[in-house]
Amino acid sequence: MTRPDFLHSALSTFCPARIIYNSMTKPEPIAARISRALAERIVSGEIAAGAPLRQDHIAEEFGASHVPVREAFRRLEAQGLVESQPRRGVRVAGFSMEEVREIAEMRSALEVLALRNAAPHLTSAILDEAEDATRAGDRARDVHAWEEANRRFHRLILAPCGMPRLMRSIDDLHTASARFLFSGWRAEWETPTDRDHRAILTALRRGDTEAAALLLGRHVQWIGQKPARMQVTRSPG
Amino acid sequence: MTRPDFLHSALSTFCPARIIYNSMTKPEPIAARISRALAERIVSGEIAAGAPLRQDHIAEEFGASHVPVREAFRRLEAQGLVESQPRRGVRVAGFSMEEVREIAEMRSALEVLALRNAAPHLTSAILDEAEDATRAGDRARDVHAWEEANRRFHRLILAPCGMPRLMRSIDDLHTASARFLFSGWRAEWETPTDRDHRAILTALRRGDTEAAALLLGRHVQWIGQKPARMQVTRSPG
DNA sequence: ATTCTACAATTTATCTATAATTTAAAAGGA
DNA sequence: TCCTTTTAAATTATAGATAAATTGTAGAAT
Repeated sequence: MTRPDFLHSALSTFCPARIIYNSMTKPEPIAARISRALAERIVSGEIAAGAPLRQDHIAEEFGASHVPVREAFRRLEAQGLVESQPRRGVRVAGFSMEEVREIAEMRSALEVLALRNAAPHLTSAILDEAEDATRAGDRARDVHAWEEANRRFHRLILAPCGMPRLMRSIDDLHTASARFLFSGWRAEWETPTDRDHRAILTALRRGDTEAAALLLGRHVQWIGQKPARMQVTRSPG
Repeated sequence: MTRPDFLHSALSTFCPARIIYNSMTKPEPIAARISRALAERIVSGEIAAGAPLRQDHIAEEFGASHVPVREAFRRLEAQGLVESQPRRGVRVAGFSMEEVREIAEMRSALEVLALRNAAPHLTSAILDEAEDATRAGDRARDVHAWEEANRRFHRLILAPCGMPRLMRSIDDLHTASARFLFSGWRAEWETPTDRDHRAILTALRRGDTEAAALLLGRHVQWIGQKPARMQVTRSPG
């Protein structure tokens, strides 16, 4: 697998996978790329809540025109990550404690529904993979890694429900949750060994869907509360 | 609505007049108008499932350019009313029986959650208005009128939950439900006197939130099933 | 001095025109 | 008839221009 030398720097800095991906399979529209990039920045806290997003600046930054930027804005608006006021532009959506609780309760309701429908289609292979994800979460050394593992766990046991619209909603809620998670925990991070995940898995293994659903429902709501407490009690400054 | 010329500068600069100006002639972006108009057509069945939506045609029809049309597409996509394939345009989303069941179950889960949070804030005035809506539904002579009354009922008893994101999701699901309702019933329409609504209201009046939530959950899922049976057993042609 | 007004700068929202890319369709050859 | 090539059409995107609205600022009036 030899590569011409003059390509090396470009390939290592500009993500070779995308070049290959673009030329071989399907080209991702610029609007989608912009919306994903902005979503990542908002979730990670790189752009603060309430900050205005100015279309021309973003267009220039991505080397695009304002048209795909506006499309990206509409998508982010639907995801609840930005708020748009006619003629006044879009700002990063703020999130209060109420909103966090709201998101946690929605997740609880929808994930329980998804799990009830997924349970009949869960295989032991899937459950093993979910246990892997749990272990990965326990090993995680920062919030980002933990969030990724956590989302993988939830996705694994819920996706077999075969309800695409539901899964899309849950995904959006996970994104919103992650935003709160990152904002609350910031630097100090101690891995919480995830007993809930393990309890859910054992319930699923013995075929007790109702118990698993109950545990999942409480688990998700607890996630919504824990960062809240930490944000309140964290050291000032 | 003609305005004296000499008021023009004052209207555009002075504050109180501007509020009147804004509230009278809404400066609704064209993109929003297009997306609402298209949503209405899709829900009413005027545009069939699977039909392609070509941006230039729509732009021409609304006397607009393709830019706001594309923005409208993104919003409709997020609502689940259209599906977009890169470089191949958007088509009206199809809906199978599975999807209808999915929407009904999501509505059931989310509306129960909303009701539990709304219950403490429900006043007898609100419940009276909800009963009005139920009566309006019983008097309805076509699906459209019934759907409007039904949606008003649900909105009335759920909106006091004070969870805007949840309400937005429920609203989108109502829209999707309505689409199915209109497609199933078409011409023949006999008003079903809504016992469920009345049972929910009496439960709420005596403060039994749990009973009301249980009834609402079943009610919503039943709505999802009834048109399904009708669609199967309706006369061919 | 504070408030109001007039003016300028910024930004959104939109249109027109055009180029590039890609899918869909039509035409032609084995 | 089936496969390949060409052609047409549609989407995706750019660029520049314009109108309208918000915001910021500086001067004027009370």
